Amino acid sequence: MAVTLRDVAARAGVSPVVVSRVLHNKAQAIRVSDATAERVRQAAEELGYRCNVAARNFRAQQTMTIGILHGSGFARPKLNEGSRYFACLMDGLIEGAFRNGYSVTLCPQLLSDAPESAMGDGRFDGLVWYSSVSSDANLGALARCSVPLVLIHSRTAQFGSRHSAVLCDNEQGIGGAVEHLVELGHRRLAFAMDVSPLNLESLDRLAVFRRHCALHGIETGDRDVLEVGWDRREVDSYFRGGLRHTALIAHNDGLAAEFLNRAKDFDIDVPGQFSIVGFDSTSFCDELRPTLTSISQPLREMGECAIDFLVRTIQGELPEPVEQIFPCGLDIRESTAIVGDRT
Amino acid sequence: MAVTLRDVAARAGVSPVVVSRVLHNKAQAIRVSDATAERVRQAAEELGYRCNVAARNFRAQQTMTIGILHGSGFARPKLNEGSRYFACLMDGLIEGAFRNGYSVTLCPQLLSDAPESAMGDGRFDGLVWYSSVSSDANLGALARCSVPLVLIHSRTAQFGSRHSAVLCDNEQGIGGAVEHLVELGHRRLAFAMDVSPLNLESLDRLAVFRRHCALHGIETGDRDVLEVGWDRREVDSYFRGGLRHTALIAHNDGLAAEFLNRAKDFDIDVPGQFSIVGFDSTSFCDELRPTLTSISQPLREMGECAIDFLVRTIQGELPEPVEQIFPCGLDIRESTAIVGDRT
DNA sequence: TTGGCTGACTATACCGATATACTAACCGCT
DNA sequence: AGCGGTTAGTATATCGGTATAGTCAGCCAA
Repeated sequence: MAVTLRDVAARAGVSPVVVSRVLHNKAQAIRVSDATAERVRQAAEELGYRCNVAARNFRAQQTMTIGILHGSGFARPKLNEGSRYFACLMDGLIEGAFRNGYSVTLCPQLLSDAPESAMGDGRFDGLVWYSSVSSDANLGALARCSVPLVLIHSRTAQFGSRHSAVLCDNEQGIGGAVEHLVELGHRRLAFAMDVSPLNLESLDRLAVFRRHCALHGIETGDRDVLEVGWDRREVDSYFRGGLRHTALIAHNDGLAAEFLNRAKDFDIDVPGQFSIVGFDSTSFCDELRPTLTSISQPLREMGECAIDFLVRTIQGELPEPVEQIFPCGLDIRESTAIVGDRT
Repeated sequence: MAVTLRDVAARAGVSPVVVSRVLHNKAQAIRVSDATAERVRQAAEELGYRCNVAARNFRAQQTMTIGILHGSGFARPKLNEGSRYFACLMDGLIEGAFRNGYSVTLCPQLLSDAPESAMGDGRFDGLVWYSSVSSDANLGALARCSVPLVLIHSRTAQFGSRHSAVLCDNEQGIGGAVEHLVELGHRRLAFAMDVSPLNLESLDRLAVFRRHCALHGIETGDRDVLEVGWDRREVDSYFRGGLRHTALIAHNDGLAAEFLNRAKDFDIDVPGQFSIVGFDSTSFCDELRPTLTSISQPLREMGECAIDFLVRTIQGELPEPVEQIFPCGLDIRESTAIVGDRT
């Protein structure tokens, strides 16, 4: 059996409370004489005492654990960009959590009834929700959630939800990319997204795309929006149908990479005949040839910010939900060029 | 405050123990009459009772949580393959853990004293160690660990360690790749690895590479082993120095990708002049052009196996440490071809 | 001498679920 | 009636810290 406070107390010849004060409770340690404190510390050292964190947290009615509700597995087949995106975000989440003394548990929503059970079973002090949110089931879960929750990439204020949110500035990101392409002379633009009608972020990006095209006098219809399924078959058929556009913005890097590679297979010159812009600007962009121009978002910082909001909410310092929108950048690499500029 | 067992008990007019039996303890539920059980269930339903998992686990002296000790952040700059590799592994770990009713917490070793504290503070029922292990500090930590621990990709039996391990068959993987290259007529082979003297896995793969080269009468010296640092500068200088080999095996896909892309930048034809084999065969390989031939290992299964070993150890079903070696495959793609075969 | 005060420590209860031991009622059987 | 056995419950202690209240000696001032 493990060494407990009581064991240390017995060896030091004091009561458990004193040991607790000396070893854990900095604030109350002043109420113990130096000599006793030293005896306690020595006894603890000799016995190799380690605080049972589970017991402490239970008493304090907290878990010091944050749950990350994410959509699915990390490494989705053919959706590798999910892992890249998630990796950057996770780095921020973990870093932020550890800095605040919290640890992080992953809750894949697809596994059993993870979200429902995570939200009220006392396992978490708070939750970060990174997933699409517009299904009724999801919204219901969000509404019933009994612990603080912060959303990443999902604004649910419109549904009457009372959770804080961390977002990126699609307006600036997509808008900047459209501007960049227009400056290069492009007038026939397409927008590519995964088929997932419930992903509000995609829909928002699409809306911004359309608006900015309109601003530059470019009309966009249904044929300019390319919805691509799991198996990416649609990318093939798009190119097979003949090149209808001179440039494309994809709503993530993985999708952009698919277009980039398939274009090459169809002997379409990128960027000579066809410019491509991705979204996320993960380091993956540099591993493609041509390297991929991509809209960047500060994923790591966003993750840290989400944790920050969450911790402050848990500690009662954030009575009202807040929203933080992070700026996007545009990392111009080789996959965008002046229209018709065969290199 | 949350609804507790006592609240339900009061409403149903029974003692808390009965409620516990009805709602949680399947085995003892038979000791309760149907009518009472129904009353209890209804009271729980009406009050919206949710079991406090933390309390239950504390009582049972368990946490139902597994800690994953991993080397560093997910998204290491310029080491993106780390995230891909880790993503596949994590999928297996999470899946396996959830299937067994455990949740998974990430413990980046670089953050504070994570490994030391994780090993004895009662937060975890068991640990999975995925990291290089040959530093003294690491070995010391492993030896002192007070909960069951399973190693991935590290065999520490040689250090007198008493932990189970999950490995991949480097012999078969590297050996098969060498064979493949020799069959294609290659006689001048190189092996590329990250600079990390403590990574036993790398050293093992290198040793296997050398042995299999020797088997085919190919001599290998220091100049045939390319050690590449964080910033990958060495890849550049390798090509700048003129092509000394006709084929290269890299100890992971990310490194292979770097060689593949830099070769292109130096106008070296892959695979015409230079064949490249990666390791891991993540879906990333299909996103490169040419697509990357790579040694595959069943990362997901390995993750699940590690959890399986761990859970069985925790439950006392695995008194002795075991070792499972998973077979490697070779996914032949476009980056390897007959020597000098300009396409 | 008494009361008040401080410093250093102890005693007790508690967080919420559950293992364990115990009780009370009832049945059947000799 | 008395005994053993079963059924359906209750009472209590416990996991390991820690909040809270309480104790008690020593000292000083009135």
